[in-house]
Amino acid sequence: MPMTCRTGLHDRHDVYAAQCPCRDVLDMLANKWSALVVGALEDGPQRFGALQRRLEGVSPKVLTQTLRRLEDYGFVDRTIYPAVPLHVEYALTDLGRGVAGPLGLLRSWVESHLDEIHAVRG
Amino acid sequence: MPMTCRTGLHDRHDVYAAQCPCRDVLDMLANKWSALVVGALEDGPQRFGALQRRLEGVSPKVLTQTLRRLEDYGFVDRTIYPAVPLHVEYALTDLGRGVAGPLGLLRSWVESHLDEIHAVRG
DNA sequence: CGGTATCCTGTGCGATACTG
DNA sequence: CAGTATCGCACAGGATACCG
Repeated sequence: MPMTCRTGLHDRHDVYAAQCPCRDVLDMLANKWSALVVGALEDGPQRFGALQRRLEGVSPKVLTQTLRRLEDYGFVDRTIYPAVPLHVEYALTDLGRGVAGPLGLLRSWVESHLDEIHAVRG
Repeated sequence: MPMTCRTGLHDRHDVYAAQCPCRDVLDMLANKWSALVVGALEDGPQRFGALQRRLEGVSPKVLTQTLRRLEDYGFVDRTIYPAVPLHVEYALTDLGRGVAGPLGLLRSWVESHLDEIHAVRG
């Protein structure tokens, strides 16, 4: 169980350290759709189609990629209900609910400061 | 001055709307280095070389790209002090200090939950 | 010191068509 | 319904060398 990022120099993790696994996590979240998917799932478990409609413009391929990645890192759970037609639900894990906080703050900061940003850019 | 994202349906912006400029801002922040640069500049104005050392593993080209993009969106100011050798400083704008909050929370959430994430992934 | 220039690779992302 | 298959482009990102 890794406790440090750079062979005993730190007790805690450091995203600024090249070798710290933190980087992978941050990189994983740093893409066009992850923050939006996590935010959408805060409303409760969602089906693939619902997510696709919510995240306007996302293609099925990319949505699948994003969900799989979030699943790999333990942020999202995928549950299959055997039925016809097929029923699959995506839900946040505890970890997912945890990261949803910071991500939500970021999303709402952007929304509430867009006019200001727009003004600066001309 | 744009107040809505989708022709009058909302009074505020919505990152889930495909056409909302919010998306651009979120996308701009969603890359490998932006959050790290903003965080590094929270300590005060920094020179190019200092940033490069702080962000372990970043190449000069990519650091320049990241800084220019942040400058374009009004998060970072670039100041040249005419001297030999050349002296250039990067600093957060008010907007930059604003977004530094949410970004910092995200960084520290990742750092403090890495062990948990690592445990889930096996 | 603070970058540019150049080249290269990977892959994120998108569109579309198709399938169990 | 919930994806997969395939194709293609654009660009992020990295390595290295060089310049004012």
